Amino acid sequence: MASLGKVGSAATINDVADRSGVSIKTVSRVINQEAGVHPLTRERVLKVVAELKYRPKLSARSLAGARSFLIGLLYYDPSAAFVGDVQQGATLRCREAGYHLVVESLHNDAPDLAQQVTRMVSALQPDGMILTPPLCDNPAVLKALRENQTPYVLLSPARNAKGIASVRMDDAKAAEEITNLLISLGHERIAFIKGPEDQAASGLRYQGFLRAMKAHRLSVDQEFVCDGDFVFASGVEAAHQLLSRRVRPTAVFAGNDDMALGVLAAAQRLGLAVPGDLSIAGFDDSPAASLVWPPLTTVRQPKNAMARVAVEMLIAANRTDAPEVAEDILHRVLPHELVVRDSTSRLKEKTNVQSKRR
Amino acid sequence: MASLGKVGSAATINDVADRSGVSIKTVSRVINQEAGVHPLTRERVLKVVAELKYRPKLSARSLAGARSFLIGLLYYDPSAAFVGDVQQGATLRCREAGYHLVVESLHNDAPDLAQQVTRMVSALQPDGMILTPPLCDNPAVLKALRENQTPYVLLSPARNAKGIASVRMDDAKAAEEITNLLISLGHERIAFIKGPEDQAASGLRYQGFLRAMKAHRLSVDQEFVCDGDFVFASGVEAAHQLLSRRVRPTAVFAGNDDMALGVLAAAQRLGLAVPGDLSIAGFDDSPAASLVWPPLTTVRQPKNAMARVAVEMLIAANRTDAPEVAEDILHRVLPHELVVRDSTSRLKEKTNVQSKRR
DNA sequence: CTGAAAGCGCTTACAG
DNA sequence: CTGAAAGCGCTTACAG
Repeated sequence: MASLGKVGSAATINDVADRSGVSIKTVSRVINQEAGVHPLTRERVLKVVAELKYRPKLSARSLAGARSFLIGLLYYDPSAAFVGDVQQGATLRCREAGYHLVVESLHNDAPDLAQQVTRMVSALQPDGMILTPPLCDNPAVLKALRENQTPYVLLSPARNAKGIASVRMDDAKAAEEITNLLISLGHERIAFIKGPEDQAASGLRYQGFLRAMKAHRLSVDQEFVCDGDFVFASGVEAAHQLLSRRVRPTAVFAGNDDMALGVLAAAQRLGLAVPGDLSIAGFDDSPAASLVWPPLTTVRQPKNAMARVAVEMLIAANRTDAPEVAEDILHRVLPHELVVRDSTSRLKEKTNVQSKRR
Repeated sequence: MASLGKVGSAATINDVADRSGVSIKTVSRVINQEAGVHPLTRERVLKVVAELKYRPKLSARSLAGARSFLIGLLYYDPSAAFVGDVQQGATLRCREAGYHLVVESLHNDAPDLAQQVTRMVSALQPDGMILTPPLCDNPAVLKALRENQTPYVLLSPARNAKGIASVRMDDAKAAEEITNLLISLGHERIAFIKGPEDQAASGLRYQGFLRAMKAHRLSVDQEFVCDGDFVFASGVEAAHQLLSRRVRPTAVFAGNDDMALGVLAAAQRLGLAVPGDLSIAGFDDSPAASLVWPPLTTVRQPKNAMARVAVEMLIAANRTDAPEVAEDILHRVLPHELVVRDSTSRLKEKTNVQSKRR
């Protein structure tokens, strides 16, 4: 066993160099897949690497070189469902590329937020950071990152800024599609529950809803548009308002799943059959969306893929030969997925009497 | 600005030493809070540290010293809800201690699992690893960690092993308490839905249920004990079985929330009022538990606290002056919390006619 | 295609 | 209470 390297301590680049009869520089070249190493030399080195189970230490590479092989993920916990998938995508892509993901949960309103970010990046020297909402819209965080010269990519930011990389889906288009689905099922009296005004997705989803309604020449009764704040309770409240009207909507499109779940609960308590008496659609495909009956029709964000793309952008930007990236490639929009389940169905004929088509 | 250190590049320990007129060794002592530095010297150094915004780089500390200030968290994604809280606790505790959390999502059945773990720890050289179920029960993972001499703590492992640190809650006791709650509400015909056999929690929760029933001299009809596998659909199925019996249970205790949600959905579809006709209790306090109506009575695991304790154990074990830890301190059991919500209520008098008390 | 030297920014082991 | 020297394990910049 002693021939397999020093017992008890892991092999280093020197051990590999000695054993393969080359310099550490050549071992380094092989490890980093640099061109210009004789195939036979490469082969010999790789063989020894395998024998000695040599793994270069990140700390040494990071200290000596320009890369740390660390990507940071910053998030604010309440959006746990969103972060879970993002993290999954990021961690897998990192592994494929030999990188590692360091996560930090930050409070978006913390007074020392900038300092926390600075502390993290100056200690870790990550090759890049990924920011999720609402941190990706927090000027203090972005400023701290810029000052510490750390590249970053924003996931679903409120708006695209010139020169700042972002990855998102098309919220408006997805909302339009959900609305179109409801319309195609015969619904015309479709209610919408908005999200909080300070979140960009709220407005975009509402716009998509309006666009679809308008395209089909369906009127949007303001009594059918409710304010919500993306939490269960606001869905319940909106449902009570909507369902107490003399003329009820036949379908409700909630700006997110949590509110849609609230509508579902309220409807069922009032004795309405879903989707028989009321179709309900949400947005997000949260875990709970398939943990109720009927399971919710909703939109799945490509969170996993968004994170993978973000990791790729950061790794690419860190290569020494990184080309200047064109502005339009800096802002990626990934395809989403409509998830049609049992909370929506074709409108019953009889309730379709008083058409609002104009 | 030039007086605040080299422009464009961060301050190093040399900059601090120069400016405070001491050696880098003394700066190191101050940074590491070692004893035996003159108070005035310490003060002077700290002042310069603040002026220069000096932050020691992890890579250099890690390469030179015995610590990396990195803690790893290994998880298998399907348990996302569990992991979210764990990660939250771990990341916060890490920050307090100047550590950072590196996460990796592993597939429990991956053929190269051990290699993945080895790759991670040999590259990162983390000061410790935290494992969540089911990875904490995976021999291949534990073996890889041992071989790489990386300390680890298991979160809620199936069983305690001598000399291996673990943090958990008392599943059996919590299940007993939930059962006692139902009994105290007048229920006697209480059904239980088990989890999958290969998960330790399943058995423990069932034992707790049995213990409470026995203590109150209530018979456990085997027709009221269903098999499940911790997913929604199995709750639905169990509910259909239970509710099709001539004598129905008045309360159902599901081994976890997802199954309880299934029971809730099934009961409501059958036109039963919850909790009026049927009380339902779950286990886990998953996010969805409060996103339905009625919200679920359940048990909250101290996941956040468990993770904090795990981080503390790892940091403590890494100190050079770390004492030998006694076996009983190696296995920590943290207090849980009963979350009583609206899915459980007092038994209606009339249905209580045929008492099963013996 | 390959290598010798220097150095990244810290801690360790030792000396005083 | 403080410091000079060596070294951690790599990459960089350069030379051949």
